[in-house]
Amino acid sequence: MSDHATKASLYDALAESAKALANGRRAELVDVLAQGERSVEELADEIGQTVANTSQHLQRLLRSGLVETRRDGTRIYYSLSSPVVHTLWRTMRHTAEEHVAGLQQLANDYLGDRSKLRTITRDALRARLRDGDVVVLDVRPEPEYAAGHVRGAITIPISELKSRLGEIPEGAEIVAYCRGPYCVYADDAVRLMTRNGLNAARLEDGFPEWVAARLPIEGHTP
Amino acid sequence: MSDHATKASLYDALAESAKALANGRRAELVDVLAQGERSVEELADEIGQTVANTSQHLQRLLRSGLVETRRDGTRIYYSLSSPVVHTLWRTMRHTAEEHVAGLQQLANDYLGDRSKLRTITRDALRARLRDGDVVVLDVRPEPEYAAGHVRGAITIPISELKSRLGEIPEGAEIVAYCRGPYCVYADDAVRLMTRNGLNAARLEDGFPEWVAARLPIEGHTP
DNA sequence: AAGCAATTCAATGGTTCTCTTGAATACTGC
DNA sequence: GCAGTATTCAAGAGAACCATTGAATTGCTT
Repeated sequence: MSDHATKASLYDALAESAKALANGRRAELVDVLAQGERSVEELADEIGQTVANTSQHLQRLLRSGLVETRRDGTRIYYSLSSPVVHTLWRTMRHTAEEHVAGLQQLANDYLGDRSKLRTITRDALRARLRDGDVVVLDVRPEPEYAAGHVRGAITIPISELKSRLGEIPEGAEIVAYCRGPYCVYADDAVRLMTRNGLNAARLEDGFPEWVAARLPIEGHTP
Repeated sequence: MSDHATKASLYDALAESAKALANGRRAELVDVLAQGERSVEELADEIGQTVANTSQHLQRLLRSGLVETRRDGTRIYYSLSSPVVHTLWRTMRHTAEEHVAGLQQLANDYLGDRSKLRTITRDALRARLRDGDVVVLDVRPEPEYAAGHVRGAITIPISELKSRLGEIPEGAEIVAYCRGPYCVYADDAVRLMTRNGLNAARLEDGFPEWVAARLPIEGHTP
């Protein structure tokens, strides 16, 4: 048997999962899909691409087995095939953070200055939750909250936060979270709340990482 | 600021680590480098490519920050930048095993029939080591053994095993290991030893996974 | 300084990716 | 069945990727 060729084919296949994620747009797609299933049009909107292009990226992910589809009437909903896919995305991200030159600068460019935002870790939030003197605020779009959220969290999508500030219980500290460490919703929320005299902090990462850490959640169907 | 463009750049950079591994030859390189540093020529040999081509792949990995170099005289030694890189490779592999269609078939094609080889897990081996009635056999090339090995293991490279079978202590069970789950050295070793009436099994994966699991080792400089 | 070995560079051609555009398909509701 | 919506398909242009080849560079040895 031609050993080199069969070995090459095997390693090509092992690299297939990396190829699937070796594109910024597909990385964005996985990041959004980690919040729950989405239709093609919604995804195209999220990543700022045409529907046709988004469809092609999704089919690339589908061929690699990283996502699945479900048809509902005229719409097709895509979702991650398993938590393993999100783990791969987190590991990729972590590796890039450690080793890819210039990443920090690009993150700053997109996220803006985070130095004035108070940040709280998952573990710290968990400890505060046991004491019960904290309000956890999910600022993602409502469907994502409905698909699953941190146990005890309330929902006010970032788009409505300004007009619904009054709903937030006073006195307690507020911890806002959103999709993940590269999502700006919670940043915006904390800035808005701080300007309005509330005591607000940002969870260091988002709901999918909370799930991955097996911390308590509600309404999640894995 | 053009939000879409900066977000796209950020996610492109996050995908950079996946791009670096999105090639079967580079995956093979990382797999070998997980055993310890290597010169360009040795690596070219391992992956069955020309030196020029191997050099280009290595420089791709270098630009992504996943590997480092060290010069010694006229040779340049490449090594993984950190354990994070090996974690990424393991996660990629795991994702492919779970989701990439046809991988199992390709693995069978390369590895041959493993159904008749007895396999033992890391945890099982660890338990046996505590009892002390097992011989652990490292069948990788000697320099890899020297760079680090399972605590208490003896070294007989697969290329010399046939002529050195006599050195293996009799009576005890033998567990052979090599580079990882897709390395055939331990398979060959177990087949050879079994044919010669020895009681041999294969560790389910290799030395880098043993290190990643923080199990006891010797001679390793991380 | 000259010869040698290890590595990198540069140029080439074939392949694969990525985005765009416009048409085709699949399903719903009337 | 027909119009309308969501998605996919198909074709094409430009860029990036990958293996090959031959030359250039770097550092050691004599």
